Amino acid sequence: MKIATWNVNSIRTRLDHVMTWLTANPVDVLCVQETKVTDQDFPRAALEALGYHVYISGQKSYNGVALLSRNPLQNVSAGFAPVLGAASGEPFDEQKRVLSGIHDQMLIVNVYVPNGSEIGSEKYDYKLRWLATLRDYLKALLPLQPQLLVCGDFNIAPEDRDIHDPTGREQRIMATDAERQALRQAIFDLGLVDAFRQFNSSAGQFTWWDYRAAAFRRNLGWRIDHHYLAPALTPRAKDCVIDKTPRSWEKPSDHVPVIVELE
DNA sequence: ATGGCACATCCCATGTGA
Repeated sequence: MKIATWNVNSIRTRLDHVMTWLTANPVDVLCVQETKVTDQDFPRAALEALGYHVYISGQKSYNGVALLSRNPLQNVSAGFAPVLGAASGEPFDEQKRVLSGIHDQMLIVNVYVPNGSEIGSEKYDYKLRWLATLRDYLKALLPLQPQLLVCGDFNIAPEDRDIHDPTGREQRIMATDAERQALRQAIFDLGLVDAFRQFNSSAGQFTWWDYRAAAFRRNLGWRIDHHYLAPALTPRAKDCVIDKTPRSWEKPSDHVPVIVELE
């Protein structure tokens, strides 16, 4: 089976791209981030007509996540609160960034990690606190659902080989030591592994390129979209690839899909 | 050193992204 993650930067603006890509790449589940639309205005019918069950957690203008699945998902759940309780979860659930569901015994958690804006800003602090909450959430889930896949836009490049130029990484978001430590505590310390790095150890493998300065043409990118596999799933991993194709289409998202294949 | 581009919005400028 194949599961993909893709930050589409507005599902309404990118609907044609998503439809075209899914037709050519009929993955079992597509985890979408930055839908930027209320649930009421989500283009559900078009995706259902393609043969996908549609699960959404959105809001106006910003954030928003969706799960598109060929088969129905079980126990679909939005936000942290269903696992962590209202006191810990609800403050973070105003921003729609987490959506999970069970597909054939496997719990798929789709996340859109906050961007962080600038080092030292309130948003940067929010990003670090959000990741600490993600850690608590996953730590609680893992014993209940050992077959756990966490994927999405993490807005963090885990290592220097995941950035076209790591110079000055402490001065800007996405690769500071503090962000990497928060990622380590939320993901790696729980025993989860980076699916992509099971199959590809090269530098220069990116999932996001800035719209500006012809970054894609010059391959000035970052690898910030990830699939993380719990120990029970790692033996099933057969491949994990980045599909750069949609980044060259007309009016693309700045991110591209990442696909993991499990047996 | 800076800016560059794109998206959504009660706006034609601003907030946000990364």
